[in-house]
Amino acid sequence: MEPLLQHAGPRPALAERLRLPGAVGRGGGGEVVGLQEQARYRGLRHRRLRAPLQGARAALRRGADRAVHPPGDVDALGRPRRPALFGRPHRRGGGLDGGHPGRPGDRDGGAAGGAIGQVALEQELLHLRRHQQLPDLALPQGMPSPRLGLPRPRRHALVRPLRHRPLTARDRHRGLPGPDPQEPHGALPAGGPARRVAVGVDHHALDAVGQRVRRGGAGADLPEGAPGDDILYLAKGAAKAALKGKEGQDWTVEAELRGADMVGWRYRGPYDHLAAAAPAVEGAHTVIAWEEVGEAEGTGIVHIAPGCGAEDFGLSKRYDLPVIAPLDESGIYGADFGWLAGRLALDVAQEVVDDLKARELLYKVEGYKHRYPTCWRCGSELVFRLVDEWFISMGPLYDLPREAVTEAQKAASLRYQMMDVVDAIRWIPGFGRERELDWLRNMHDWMISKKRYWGLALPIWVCQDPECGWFTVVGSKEELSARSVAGWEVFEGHSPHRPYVDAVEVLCEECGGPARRVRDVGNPWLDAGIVSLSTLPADPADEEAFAAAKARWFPADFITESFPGQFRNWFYSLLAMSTVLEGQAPFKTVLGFATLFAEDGREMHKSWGNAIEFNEAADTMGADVMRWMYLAHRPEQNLNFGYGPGTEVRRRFLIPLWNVYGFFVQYANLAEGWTAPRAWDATRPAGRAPAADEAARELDRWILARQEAMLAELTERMADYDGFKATAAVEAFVEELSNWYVRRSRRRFWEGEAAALDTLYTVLVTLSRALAPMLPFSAEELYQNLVRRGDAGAPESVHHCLWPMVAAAGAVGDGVGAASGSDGSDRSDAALITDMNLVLRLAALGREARARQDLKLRQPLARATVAVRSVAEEAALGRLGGHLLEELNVKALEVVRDGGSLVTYSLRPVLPKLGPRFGKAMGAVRAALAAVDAAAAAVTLAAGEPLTLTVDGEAVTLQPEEVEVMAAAQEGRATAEQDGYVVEIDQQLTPELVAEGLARDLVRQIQELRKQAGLQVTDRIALYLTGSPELEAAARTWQGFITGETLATELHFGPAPEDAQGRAEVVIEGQAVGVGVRRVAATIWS
RNA sequence: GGGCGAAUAGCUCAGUUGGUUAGAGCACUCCUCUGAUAAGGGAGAGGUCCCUGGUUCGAGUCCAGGUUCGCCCA
Repeated sequence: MEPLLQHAGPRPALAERLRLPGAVGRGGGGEVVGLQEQARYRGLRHRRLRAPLQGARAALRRGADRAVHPPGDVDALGRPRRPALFGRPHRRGGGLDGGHPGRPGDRDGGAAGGAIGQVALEQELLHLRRHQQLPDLALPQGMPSPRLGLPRPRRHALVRPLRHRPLTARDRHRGLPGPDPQEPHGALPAGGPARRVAVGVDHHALDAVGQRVRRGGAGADLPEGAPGDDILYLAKGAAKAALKGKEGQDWTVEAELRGADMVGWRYRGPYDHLAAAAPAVEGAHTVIAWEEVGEAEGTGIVHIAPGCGAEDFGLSKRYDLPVIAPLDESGIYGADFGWLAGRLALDVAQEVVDDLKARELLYKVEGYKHRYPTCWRCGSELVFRLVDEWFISMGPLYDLPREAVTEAQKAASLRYQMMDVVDAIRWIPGFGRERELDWLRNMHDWMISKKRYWGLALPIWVCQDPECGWFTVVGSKEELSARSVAGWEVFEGHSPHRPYVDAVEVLCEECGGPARRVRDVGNPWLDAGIVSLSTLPADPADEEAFAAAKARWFPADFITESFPGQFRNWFYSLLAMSTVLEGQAPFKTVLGFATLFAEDGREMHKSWGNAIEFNEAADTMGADVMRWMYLAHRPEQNLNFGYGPGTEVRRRFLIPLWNVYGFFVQYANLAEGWTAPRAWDATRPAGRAPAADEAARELDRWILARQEAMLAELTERMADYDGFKATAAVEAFVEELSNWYVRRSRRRFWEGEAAALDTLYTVLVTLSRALAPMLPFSAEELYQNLVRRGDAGAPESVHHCLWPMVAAAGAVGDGVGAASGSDGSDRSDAALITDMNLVLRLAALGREARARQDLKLRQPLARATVAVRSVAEEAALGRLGGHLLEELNVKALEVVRDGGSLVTYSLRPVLPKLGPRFGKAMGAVRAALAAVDAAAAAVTLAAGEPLTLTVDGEAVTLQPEEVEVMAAAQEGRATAEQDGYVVEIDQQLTPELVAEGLARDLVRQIQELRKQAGLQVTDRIALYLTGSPELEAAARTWQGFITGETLATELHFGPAPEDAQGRAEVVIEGQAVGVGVRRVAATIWS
């Protein structure tokens, strides 16, 4: 075993014993010493995919629908498709939680974009060239497109209102009116022509009336087909707003017809001549009814473009409409779009308008304000585009309360299985559970594919014959090897990523043709979601070892992540994977935070100037400060992060802690002969010296007991993942350590008392062990200096030490043995804490009492009278009253049980009791109660007897529990009262007390001067005083006290000499005093 | 458009089954303590409890309607 004390040999020079800690919070930088390395400290997060979704294979499906434009390696113009950059999850973000695959608001994962079946409409990031100032869209092969290869956006799209350019156009009537074909006229959707395959009619018009309007006015006699001879169809309610001119003058209503009558009409489209329009021309230009169309704006008749919008696409499913997808991934029109081919969609709006105008198909153009997604980064508009994606089916949502869902239904629906898993998890804060359940109710199928180049290669192989459509999911490299029919040699030796894995072909089991891997990579949340299994320390192929690892490490006890966004991202993917693969929760507890905002309470945005990058924050405020700020925060509330709150944390907690530490080091280095007890090992008692007097012994015992109580609370709160209460417990303890233990013990440290040094040393070392998980760098700094510097046998780091368990209480607490005068049991510790709390409380009251009458604390007074509430408290003051005496600077303490003579009483009705009893008479009762003699009533009620009042001429009896007796400090007396405790300070001054007060004022001024003069704490001085005869007399009377306190070896009444280090004119009690100090010796320690 | 939540001091937030004079921390002013302390202690100033109406002896709290903001979904 290690020797108990390491410092048995000759002592090193004082200055080498302990390194003085750097000051905290001084100067502009305000850095916490030793914390600069923290920026590089990051939590590790493993999100490797090791088990590729074998169990989920059954759930993976491919829609029956054909992709209109299956993504290939060549785009619509025959150009090679460009791989996108930065698909990897770990490269994204920045910001405060660095290394983090998702950002708040990230709309990745889940069923983004209103996915339906295999074909989905996804908002692609198509930036307008005019916003990007790019010379040309065509880029060399293999280069990432700057527009599509952006790092993943923090927000996929910000939806905000945009003033949209000409969007509403109407076709001029072409052809003769009649049942078939017909040409209704309506709004042309944004984004360009040749996509419209059907026309939706205002649903309300089915029951109301549509109109057939002839332009040209009443009696206009225009030849058919001539400009102006238009027949327009539009909803009745939309006519006035949509039509130009006045009714009867510029247009007339020729007929009204029900919308239902129009359903089924056929019409011709304005771009039917384009090759791409062929599927629509062949019978699809049909009028359908749709609930979503209203007559509040536009014409009440709209074109449907299933290839260009989620809702339109939904209609195409309902009515079996062909889907025309005009744009490639760069937003460029395809080759079969005539003059539009090769053009960027958002560049052509005006030209389309011009084209329609030139062909006399346009009736009117109007501005149209609507909400439209825009790029999160540059603000440019996004367009919708049809893409091919892969989904995992999440199962049906039943129109039933959850508890009514049957087992069979549950077995058929992954979402309900996941809900059960959610219930098995502890969510902190609790609203997380509701959010996740809400998401599970609302989610669509999980879109797992991603149009990127780098990333997890989806292990899906598809038959190359589009008519066949067979596909398979490969479960492992071994399986792929066994099934490959070509390309294995290209892949062999590489990780399963593009491009090598794409070379491998497998055999289609339907038609015998080749099947190739889909070009898509996996959604990054696939990687993130498998973490609970992929990090198990075993190879999944070794079933036995894997099962053993799983039994031990799965599910995880705890995960933590900022809440926003994660319900549909990380939490969701973890839950989905674990539910499918294991049928249980992947973690037992999840702790999240509401939302992280900037200090000003707004979202962090670089462009707003209120964003703080993680490394910058860690460098500037220190990672320990950041940790404490997060820990001390209530997770259900938004956290406003910034340097202001960081400074507050530092001032509130870290600076006082560091100052206690610095105080200890300073006096430990001055204390010749003192050796540190072994305090890091709670299993072995620290051999601490007992204090000489009882008050000091009690104080030492108290702070150790107080720390044990704190540790018990802290341990409990940490186990409960409650950082808010855990940090509160520590903060309260450090405050009492600093403002009571150290404050009350200053003189003992000054005198180098071993008991005090032992005690504070033990407290600090124990504290560093307790703080290690929360303030890893500060705790280590304390530990290295306090422990490792002198004890090579101690663990190398505080992070190797055991948690200071409460079980060690006896070992730490009984160090003073019999000297404590107690049996050291928990009960007496608890009693001591209670007693000291009383002293703390009375000290606060006493200070308040002095302040009430402007009695400076430095002025000694004869007596304090203290009223307490019990015999036990009276006894406690018998033991601990000395602290109160010194703290309140009084000569004597008088303890009484009844504070009645010290206060003024008043009576308050207990309304919750009297209110129901008297009802409307309550007002009169209150008035009557206010009129009675409160002091007399207090005596009556204190005796347990009822009080009788006269209310409106009638006698009313109030029971003691119906009236509350209030006590307040009396005017003109130095009294303070709280909860029945009273402290009164005797204001009587005597010449002796005044002289002593002057002496203390002098000491204070001299000490201040010593500091200002830059003298060392231990420097001895010659003291020079000038002042009134009264002051000189006081100084003579208290000469020993003054010189002792200020380390003066000489006291001269006269002006200070020229070589004095410090000279000052000060005012003490209205009298001018000259003070001078001159150093005469560098140390008093010999 | 639908759902959920919030609105109280300059800021961040408490406020119990309805109860008297609505609190805390920070910031601000003054005072005080201190050879550890940018800490501590005391006092002060600061309020249309979002608005309107209702229930009640009594509403920050309960009810109805509205306003604004946030989150989620569409």
